[in-house]
Amino acid sequence: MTNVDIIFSQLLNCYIEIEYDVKLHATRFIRNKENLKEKKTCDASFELEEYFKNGKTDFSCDVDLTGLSEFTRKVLDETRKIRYGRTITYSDLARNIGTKNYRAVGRALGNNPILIIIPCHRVIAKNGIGGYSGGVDIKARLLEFEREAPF
DNA sequence: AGCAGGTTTAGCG
DNA sequence: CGCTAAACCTGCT
Repeated sequence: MTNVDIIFSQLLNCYIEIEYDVKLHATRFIRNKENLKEKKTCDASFELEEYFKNGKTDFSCDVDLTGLSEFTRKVLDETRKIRYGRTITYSDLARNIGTKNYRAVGRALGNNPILIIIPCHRVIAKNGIGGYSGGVDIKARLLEFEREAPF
């Protein structure tokens, strides 16, 4: 059975929905919705809250990546290693996992079901910010937050 | 098979 | 500089 938590992020001014059972399945942004009821039961919810509140740098929750291709999992794995406040380009990430294919990397990241916890917002283009499945404005916010947060 | 993608780089004005 | 165009490889029809 799968459960759904909901937390509110002041920074992003939107709710975040967290889907999980024993492992974490997905996180989604919910924009333009007022007055949702927050519900925090799983670790990921508390960790996310800590992230927004105190700049928590790493997440311990177990993520479920079944259903994704091996290549995609490799990309997401590598993405998880990017430390708080750091960024890397699509092509560098590609090189780290032993391929030249930066476009495929972008494609794989677009498939990331678990935003923020798998920090695909830290992967940027060489000349510019690149894209983000949750919306580039959110990506920009997150990057700025990690760069300037006074923790 | 074909096509588009969260890119990149070179080449030209 | 800014724009266009071709190339890289993966995953969805």
